[in-house]
Amino acid sequence: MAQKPSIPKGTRDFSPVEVAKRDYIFSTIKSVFQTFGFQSIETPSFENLQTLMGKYGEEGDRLIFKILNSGDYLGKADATLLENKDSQKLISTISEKALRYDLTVPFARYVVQHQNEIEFPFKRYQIQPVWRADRPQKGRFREFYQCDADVVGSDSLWQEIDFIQLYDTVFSKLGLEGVSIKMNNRKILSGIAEIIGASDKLIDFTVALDKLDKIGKEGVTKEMIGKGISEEAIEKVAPLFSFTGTNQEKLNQLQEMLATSEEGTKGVEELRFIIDNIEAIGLQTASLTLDVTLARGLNYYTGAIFEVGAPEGVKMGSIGGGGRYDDLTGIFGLKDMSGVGISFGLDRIYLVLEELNLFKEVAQPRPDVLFINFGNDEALYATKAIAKLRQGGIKSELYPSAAKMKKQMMYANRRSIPFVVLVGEKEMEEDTYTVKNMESGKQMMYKLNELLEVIINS
RNA sequence: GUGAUUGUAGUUCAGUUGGUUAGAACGCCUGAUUGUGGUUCAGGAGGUCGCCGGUUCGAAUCCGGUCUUUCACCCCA
Repeated sequence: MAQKPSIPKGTRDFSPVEVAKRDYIFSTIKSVFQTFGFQSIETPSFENLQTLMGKYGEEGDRLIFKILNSGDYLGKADATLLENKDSQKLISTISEKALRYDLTVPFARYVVQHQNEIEFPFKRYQIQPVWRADRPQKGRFREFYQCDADVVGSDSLWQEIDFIQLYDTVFSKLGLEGVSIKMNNRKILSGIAEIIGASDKLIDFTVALDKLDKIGKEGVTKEMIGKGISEEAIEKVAPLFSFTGTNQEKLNQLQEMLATSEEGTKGVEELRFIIDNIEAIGLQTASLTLDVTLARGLNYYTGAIFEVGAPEGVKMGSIGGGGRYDDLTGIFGLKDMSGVGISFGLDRIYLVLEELNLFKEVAQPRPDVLFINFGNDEALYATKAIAKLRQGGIKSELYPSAAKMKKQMMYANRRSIPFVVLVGEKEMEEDTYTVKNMESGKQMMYKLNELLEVIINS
């Protein structure tokens, strides 16, 4: 045999059963998106490199899959850079396209490009794969699907409230109870940094704070000091390290702490508006928690920040995230277009549902009936019946060749086909069908209309 | 990008201090059974021991590189 084929690191094949389960998640999310008034768009799997570069920070740039130019790309490359083996700078001369890294930036590009055809506020959802040149690990792949919903052209906080309900609805429908929707606000993080006089170190500060539950108070302190934040400043925000109580209690504490920061106070007000209203509306199965250590997507989020954690006890990174970005389209030349959006990590949701055994109701991808093939005359007779069954919505098929009975039965058995229909000379003469129930092993003769009924009622 | 870890039949795994022809279970194929699957029985096929190189009389076994798996860091869905 030739060398065994394989697929690239961090990619996967999906079997029919896996695809059925993924479809179930996709269609659940899709139907909720539509219920909430979103419409679907799609964008190319690859964009101009310039569209993507610089939008995700230095780390993000490194993780973007670049596509080599066609033709003699080295011949056209900058000779000096090539000579010096300067990969970083060489990239822009040998690659001008890249696989999309997420759905948000392509969406921003889309909005700017189609601004004159779009009715604002524009609510779109998008379910497509994205690629990251990351090292794979648990729940982390180099090709995976994102399911995004965003609204641009409205700075109303009711959008945030809508998205929290959307998260709650999707996870409730999937039977995934107890997910925690964590929320923070970029303005609060800015306010805290301002209070401690570390506004210039906002990103370092928040990235360190974000690790609190992972490396603890001491670890965070150490990392902050390492980034050049003074101990005195860290002391000022020490209460954040042991921040407890209800959302309302946390809001009150934050309000006090940030009283002298205009931006921080604005952040508290925004959060309070959202939390108050969600409390008044109520959620089905999810919980909404104010988490001041939450710091994601700081490269473009300006207001609310969301992250969805799997139910307690499931070891899995976030299964969704999102936030508000006041100026995402600004980078493409369209100012004053506030947007807010959320994303579902399909592949991780799949793993969580699998771990919690919540896939029971997904229909197996198999036919309901197999007709045994005894030869061309019988096959013709069977095919006529199959056409009728299919018109009745019954998934049915004929075994394609007159193979040995045992082989045909075995095929039905392995594919878990519940019914087998046998039509030989005898049945053809009597205009009947012998139906075998593969589970019980019992078989009976029926007329065509009875056959349909028996299978439908099974 | 950093640090670990994994790789032997289709699958899950054995394989002694380096030593003849690399094993098992399950799966697969054929038959017992020419119109009846799951159970049973009998027989059979299937391996460049991830790949490349090195050490050795001799390598699945030791060493180096590389790819791959899994995990942690970074970052993130």
